[in-house]
Amino acid sequence: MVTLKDIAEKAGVSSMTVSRVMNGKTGAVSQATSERIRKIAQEMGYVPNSSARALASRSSRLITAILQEYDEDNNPLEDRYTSCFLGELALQIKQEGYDLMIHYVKDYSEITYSLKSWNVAGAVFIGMFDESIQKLQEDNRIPMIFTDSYSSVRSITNVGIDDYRGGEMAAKYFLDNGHRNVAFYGPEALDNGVVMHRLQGFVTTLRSAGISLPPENFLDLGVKDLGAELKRMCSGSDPVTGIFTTADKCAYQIYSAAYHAGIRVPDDLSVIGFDDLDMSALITPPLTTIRQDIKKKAEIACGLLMKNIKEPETPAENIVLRVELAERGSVKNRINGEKH
Amino acid sequence: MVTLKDIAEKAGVSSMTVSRVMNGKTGAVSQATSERIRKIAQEMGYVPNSSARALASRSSRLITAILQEYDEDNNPLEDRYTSCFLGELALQIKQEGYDLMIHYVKDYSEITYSLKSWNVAGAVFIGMFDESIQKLQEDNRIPMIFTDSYSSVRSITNVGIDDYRGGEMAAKYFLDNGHRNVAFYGPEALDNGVVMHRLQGFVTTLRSAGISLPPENFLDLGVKDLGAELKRMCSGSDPVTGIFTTADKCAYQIYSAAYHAGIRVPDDLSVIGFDDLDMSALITPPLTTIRQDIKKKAEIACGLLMKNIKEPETPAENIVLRVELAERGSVKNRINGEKH
DNA sequence: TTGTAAGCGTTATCAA
DNA sequence: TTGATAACGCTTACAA
Repeated sequence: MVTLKDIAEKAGVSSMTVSRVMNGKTGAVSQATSERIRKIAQEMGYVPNSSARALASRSSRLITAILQEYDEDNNPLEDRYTSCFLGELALQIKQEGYDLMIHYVKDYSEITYSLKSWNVAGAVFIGMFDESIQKLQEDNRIPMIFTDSYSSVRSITNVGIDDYRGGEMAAKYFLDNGHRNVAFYGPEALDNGVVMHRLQGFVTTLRSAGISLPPENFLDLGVKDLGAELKRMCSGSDPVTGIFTTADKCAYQIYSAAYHAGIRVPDDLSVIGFDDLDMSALITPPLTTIRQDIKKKAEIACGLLMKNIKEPETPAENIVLRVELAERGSVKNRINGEKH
Repeated sequence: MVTLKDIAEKAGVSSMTVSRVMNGKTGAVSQATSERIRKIAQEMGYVPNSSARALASRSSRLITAILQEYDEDNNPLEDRYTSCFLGELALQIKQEGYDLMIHYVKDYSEITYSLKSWNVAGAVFIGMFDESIQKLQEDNRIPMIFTDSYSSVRSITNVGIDDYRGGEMAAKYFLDNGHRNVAFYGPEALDNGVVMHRLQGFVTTLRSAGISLPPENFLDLGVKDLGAELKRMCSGSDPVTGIFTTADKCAYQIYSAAYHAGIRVPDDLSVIGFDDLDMSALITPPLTTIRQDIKKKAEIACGLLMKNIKEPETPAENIVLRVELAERGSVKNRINGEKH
C-alpha cells in the first residue's frame, strides 16, 4: 500500500506537503513541488486511504442509502421503483465525488449503526421512516434526506410527489371517460402516507361527482385470488368498469389476473396505474398511469443532500414534485368507445 | 460520539478491556466485567467507529459491489436482472455482518480506487470485466468474485450459469414444436461472453437439425424499428415463426413491437426469453423462457466471498448453475396448435 | 484477566 | 511555502 509517507520520502518533502497536494490545496504549495508530487503519486499508484481520512477529519465522503428491509422474501431492490431511484442516486452521488453505501434496516438500532459507524456525511432514506424521524433527528446531526415522507415533523428535508393530485387525476380521468362504478387495488392505506393520499385524492374527487366507493370495491394487495375478485366485481347488474391502483406493479398483477379470468383490458375493465415504470409502455395494452419522475426525485434528493452537507444551516424544505397523466391504452371511453 | 475510552473511564477499566468485550473476545475477560461493560456501552449508545477499526486492523468488514456504468442513460440498476442480483447480495452480505458499498465504474482506475480506498474485505463484480481481470488480480490481493465471466484467466472465482445449454434448450424447444424458421434478437454477440454462448448453443442445436440462421434473421438490439423488422420477417413465403432473445427484457420489447405491428404472439410469432424475471409470468401471454436462479447466484457469490475472506488460500473455482425451461404461453406448437 | 505502548494513514494546528 | 507534532478511535503485540 502506497502512503503519503512513501511519496513524501521519494519526493524529499514532508507528508504534510503531499497531503496538501493530494487534497488540491493548491496555493499553499509551490507550483513546482506540486507538479512533482502529483507525478510521483501517479507513478506509485497512490490511492488515499479513506478510513484514515475519515478518522482524522471526523467526516467522510460517504453517503448511506437507507432502505427498509420488509422481510426476506420482499427485497426492496426487487421493487422497480426503488431500484430505479437508487440507481439514479448512485449516479448522482458518484458525480459529486462521494461514495455510496446501502443499508437494509429493520429497526432503529440498525439505522443508528449505519449512520454512526462510518462517520457518513449524509443519508438518504428510501421508504417509510415516519415513526423514527423525530428520534433520528435528535440523535444525529448529519444531513438526512427523506423521500415520500408525510411525517408531521416539520424540520425534515423531504422530496415527494403530489400523491393526492395523482389520485385526483385518476378519478377525473375515469369520470371523463364515463366510468361510474370504479374500484381501488392497493395495500391497506392507513399505514402508508403515500397510498393514503393517493386514495384520498381519488375518493374525494369521485365523491364530489356523486360517486362513492363501496367497501366491496376495495381490493387488498393480500387478496388470495385476485382473478376471482375481479370477476365478482365485473359481473352483475352494475359491474365495475375501472380500477385504480397504487403502483404500476400492481397494475401488472391486474392485467395478469384479468387475462386468466377472461376479463379484457380495457374493454371489460379499465386500469389506471401509478409511477409509470418503463414496463408500462411496453405491456399490452399500454398502461395509462400517473407518471412521476423518479430520476428527478433522486437528482433532487442528491442536490438537497449536497447543499445540506456544504451548508449545515440550510433550513429544512419539503419539495413536492408534479405528477402527470400518461394517457395510453388501458382506459376505455365508455361514451364514444375509444381506448386510451 | 461515544468512544471506547469513554466507556472505559465510566467502567474504571482500560479501553483495551472494553475493546475485547465489544469484539466478543470473551474468555479473555471476566464474566463480571464483561457484563458490566456491555451494559454501560448499551446505555451510552456506543457504536464502534468502523473507520478507526479499518485503519488499525488493516481490514474492514466492508464489501464493494462493482457495477459497470455503461453510460448515463443506461443505469445498471435499471436492469431488473442486476437489481435483483444486487438486492439479494445486499441481504446476504448483511446477514454475514458486513457492510456493502456500491461502485459504478467506467475504467480501470475507478475499480482500483474502489478496491483500495476503503480497505474492503472483498469485492463482487457484476457485469463484464473480462479484460481487466488479469491486471486486477496482479494489483490486488483481496478476494474477488466475478459473475458470468468467460475470462480465459483460470485463477478467478466465478459464478455463472450454463448459457450454452440455455441456448440449446431454446432451440430444441422450437424444434420440438415444429418451428423451422427462427430468429434471434440480442446485442451483437461477440463482445459479450454470455450472449455469445447462448447464441452458440442456439445456433449449433439448430444446425444439427439441419436448420441454419440466415443473417437477416439476426436482429440487433439497436435496430431502429423493431416492429418493421418483425413484420418483414413474419411475412413472405417462408415466414419466421419463432424468435429467441437473450434476455426477458428484450422479449418485452418484442411483445410490444409485435402488438403494434399487428403480429400476434404466439399465433404469428413465438417468443422464448432468457432469465425468467418475475414480470415474465405476468405478461400476456406468459413468457416461455430459460430460467436462471438469480438469487441463488447471489447467494453463492456471497458464500464464495466469505469463504475466500476467511481462508485466503481457497483455490479458485468456477461455479456453473443450471438453467431450465419455464414453459408458459409464448410458444405455439405448430404441430398440434397448442400454446406453451 | 487486565493493562501499556505503539502505530494504522491521515488531517488540524501551529510554528518556522 | 513548508514542516513538526499531536491527535482521530481503534487494534496488535507484549507485558504484568
